[in-house]
Amino acid sequence: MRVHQQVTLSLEGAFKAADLPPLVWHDVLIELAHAPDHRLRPVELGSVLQMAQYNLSRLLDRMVDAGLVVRAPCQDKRGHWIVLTASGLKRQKEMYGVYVRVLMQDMGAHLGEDSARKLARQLGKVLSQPEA
Amino acid sequence: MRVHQQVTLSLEGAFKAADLPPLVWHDVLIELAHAPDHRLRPVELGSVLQMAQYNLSRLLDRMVDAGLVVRAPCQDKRGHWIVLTASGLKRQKEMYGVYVRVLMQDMGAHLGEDSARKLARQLGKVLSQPEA
DNA sequence: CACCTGTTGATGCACCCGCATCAACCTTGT
DNA sequence: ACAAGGTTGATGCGGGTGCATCAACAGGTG
Repeated sequence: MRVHQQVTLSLEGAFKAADLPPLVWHDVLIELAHAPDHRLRPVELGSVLQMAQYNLSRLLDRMVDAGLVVRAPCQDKRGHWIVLTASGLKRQKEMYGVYVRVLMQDMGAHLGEDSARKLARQLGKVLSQPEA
Repeated sequence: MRVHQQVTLSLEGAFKAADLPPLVWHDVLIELAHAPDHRLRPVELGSVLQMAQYNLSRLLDRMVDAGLVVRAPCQDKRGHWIVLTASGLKRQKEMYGVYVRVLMQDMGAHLGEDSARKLARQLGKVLSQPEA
């Protein structure tokens, strides 16, 4: 928990310093960037990110306002597609750069290549929903 | 991060189900329980818990309202002592029980004794502020 | 078709967090 | 003693989170 807090604070600080949105925005953006046609349903995002539905709904509102994603109609008329825009993809790459840099500094500097791999494997054993 | 979220959600859920306050309350309570005379200055709590000052201030307000701690005057008249009450200590023990039970279920079930120890050691290497 | 159930997503409300700021007090130097 | 600077803690305000609830739609059954 302490490690998580430390890394999280460092990441959020770096994003803020670079005038970028918070970490959750990156989680959403990267999922969309990896999705076919750069689009996903809110419910899919929610299940992947393990994120509360009402919370995601309002986060997407903000991201639409910021022009990073758009809502588009889809077959199931209850919902819609969340589609990554060009500036959304650009923002995702900016954030990913900061993300990698911070993790390298904060974790990579303290762990060797194989230590990191072992750590990831140990942590993976605890996940109820196996990693992608 | 996924492990942290999973465990955190599980813990908060267990606390809520047992009609207990959130996890941060336990962090404060256990620090007080281990402190000499069951009392600490807010600034000490803040530095141990790596918690923002304004945030801690209001958390303590709520804990005072709940009767788990009291504010008592101290030499340095800028601040005061935060003193654990009897019902605060009782609550801490209740929360600790749930805490241990959940961690055993969520992590202990997936890791052997030595795996857990290795994991803790690897994680410890990343901490900028070495553990107590 | 009409109906019932389950799913998807949005929203009002209360609460919590982050930021900036302030008041009160300690400490140090002169 | 006094002024200047640092430390400790509280608070107004905007924004984010959790809970409960609701509207809209899908899918299956009589």
